[in-house]
Amino acid sequence: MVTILQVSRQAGVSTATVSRVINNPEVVGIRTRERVQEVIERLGYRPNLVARDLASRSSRTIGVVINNFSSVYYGLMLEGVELALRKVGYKTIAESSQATSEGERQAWFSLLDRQCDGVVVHSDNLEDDELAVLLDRQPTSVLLNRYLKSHADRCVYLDNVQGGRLAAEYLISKGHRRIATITGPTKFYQTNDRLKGLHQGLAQAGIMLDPDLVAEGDFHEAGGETATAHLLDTQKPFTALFCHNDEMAAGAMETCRRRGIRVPEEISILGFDDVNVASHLTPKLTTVRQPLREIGAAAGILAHSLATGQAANSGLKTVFEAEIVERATVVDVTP
Amino acid sequence: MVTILQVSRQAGVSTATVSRVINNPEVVGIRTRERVQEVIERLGYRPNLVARDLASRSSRTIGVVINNFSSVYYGLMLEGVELALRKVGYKTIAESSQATSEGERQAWFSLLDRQCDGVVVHSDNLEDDELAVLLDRQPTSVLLNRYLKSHADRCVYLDNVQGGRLAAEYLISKGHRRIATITGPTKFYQTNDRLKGLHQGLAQAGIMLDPDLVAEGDFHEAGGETATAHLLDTQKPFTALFCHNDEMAAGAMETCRRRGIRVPEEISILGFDDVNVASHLTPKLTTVRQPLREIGAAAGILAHSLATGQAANSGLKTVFEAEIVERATVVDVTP
DNA sequence: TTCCTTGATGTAACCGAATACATATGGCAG
DNA sequence: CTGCCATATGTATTCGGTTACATCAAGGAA
Repeated sequence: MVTILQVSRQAGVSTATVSRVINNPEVVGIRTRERVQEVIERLGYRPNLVARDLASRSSRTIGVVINNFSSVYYGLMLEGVELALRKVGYKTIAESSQATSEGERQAWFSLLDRQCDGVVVHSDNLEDDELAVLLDRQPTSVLLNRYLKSHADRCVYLDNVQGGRLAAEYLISKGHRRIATITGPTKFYQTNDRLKGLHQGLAQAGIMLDPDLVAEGDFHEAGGETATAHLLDTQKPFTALFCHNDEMAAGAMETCRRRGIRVPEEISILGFDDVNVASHLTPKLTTVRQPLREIGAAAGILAHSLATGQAANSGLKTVFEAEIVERATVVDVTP
Repeated sequence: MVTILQVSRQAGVSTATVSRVINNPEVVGIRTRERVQEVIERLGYRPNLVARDLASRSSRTIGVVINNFSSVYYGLMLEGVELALRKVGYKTIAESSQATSEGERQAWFSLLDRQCDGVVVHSDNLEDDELAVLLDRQPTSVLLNRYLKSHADRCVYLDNVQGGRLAAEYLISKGHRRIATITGPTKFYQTNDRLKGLHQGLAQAGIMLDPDLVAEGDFHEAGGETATAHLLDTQKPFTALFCHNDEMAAGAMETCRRRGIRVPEEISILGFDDVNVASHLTPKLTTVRQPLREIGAAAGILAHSLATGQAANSGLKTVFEAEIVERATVVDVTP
């Protein structure tokens, strides 16, 4: 491997000068600069980032902790972070947590051990208290799609209450009155927020959510299937089913199909997220879209500005709104 | 940040000893070892990986270059690499190439600059020649899902010829004789291999592939739609359509739906890959499954053993076979 | 001419660890 | 009691860069 020392010798200058032509070209005399650049080129020299990071105490990279790499939900957010940071000359490095609290902790620390200038953490499993402590200790870490009231300025997230309300308003506008819902696990704050928004939206129209029409799912297709079966088995009638994510909506549709219930003729189904499965289902799923790429990008930029100590978050948008993507699974039932 | 020096002072030993209790505990006396460990614990010391990597000239991490993070195809392979390496105590760091040759080059080098011990590269866009040169220079880099005959032992991939043949044999076994296909871009060797396999399989049954029934797609849904429209417009009859990936199959189904052609009653459709869209389509897509996680895992392990100079690839499986996943889009048309 | 300023470059310390080599200690054989 | 060896620990260098500070030459003002 060719090092800065070899370049400096070939060019007849000190290593400091070589370092300067790389990082601060304008302070080097034009003649030497060109000579050094020529040598760099000729030798194919590439700075060793490990050494650079150590010496400069900065890695110009932001770490990202996500559950896993194989689901589009996380993939989109990660992509958002990476593309945004690339534009400001920063790198991204991601680690998966396998959706466990221990995994989240380890990934986070491991990223810090690597001297990431900041880290974007998606955590479903750590408690608020622990997150608060960690955020206090790590002033350049930010939370992705999670809201912590004690550290609101360090969170970038979707307004889930608004999302839930939007779902309610939309279904009501289509004439639905008897609405069922399949939530995520109740330990997730998203679940509670979406539910809260749903209640709010229904209340505006003077509708109460029947507790028997609320089923808990697991954010996976299988959970959607069984929860739907459960709802159907209560024998309480409903015309619309709001699922807290698209995968569970897919499960719901599957259960309906098995039982010979036509969607959307007999039951309208509304999803959440708008990941690719939504548009592949038949009929195509109407859903509440979450701008995942944008959320990721904002989180990346926030971490970056904290790391570089830039003008405090200069009006960066950190809370995002959901929007309805109309496809084919919700119909108007107004008499 | 607490450094090894502070730990050593607190424990009244040299930094060398602290380093030993971390990396080579057994050579340290039991009394000092425990004392040092206690201090490490108390101070919450964590070794700076950047410094460690520099000093040890090894990062215990393998880099991965993939097109992007938002598609399941790459996500699964990446996940395979990461989980496999985790088991052997190695870390994974991924970079996206945005599917351009320049991006692939940059990501690859960037990973090398970070002192990755090895790198797993998925490249669609670099030429064979350049790849060969790079592989020669980087003895611990391996190719993911690409085959380079000059460096066969550095490639981990699906046998696409077998996959194509399997598709043919399966369709033939279901009584199909007039078969159409939508390929990926012809510049990809996968396309040519799958096509070659398809020809072979058909030839075995004495069937010739009609050139008019071969359309080029782009591996995306939109390309599948237009290619299907094109095939239909030729007016040449066919009973089965083999798409080179699931997304194009989704597009094909969409076009059929629009034109009122029933799948599978009028046309059977066979996909390739078996990513999640396959099971969400209606009817569910019968497809040729590619074991993406396993392929990723094998590539990670191969890079790892090259990096650690382990017993040359000790019988590691590097070429994988495709298999049929029967769902609902292919029917038997035997008279 | 002299002194000062400015710009270009070099010197050397430092980042935080790993490790080859040197040294000290203790036990045991003779 | 010596001498030798094994074990435990310390010393000092090194990894490949960055950067504060020193140095030097040239140009301009007085």
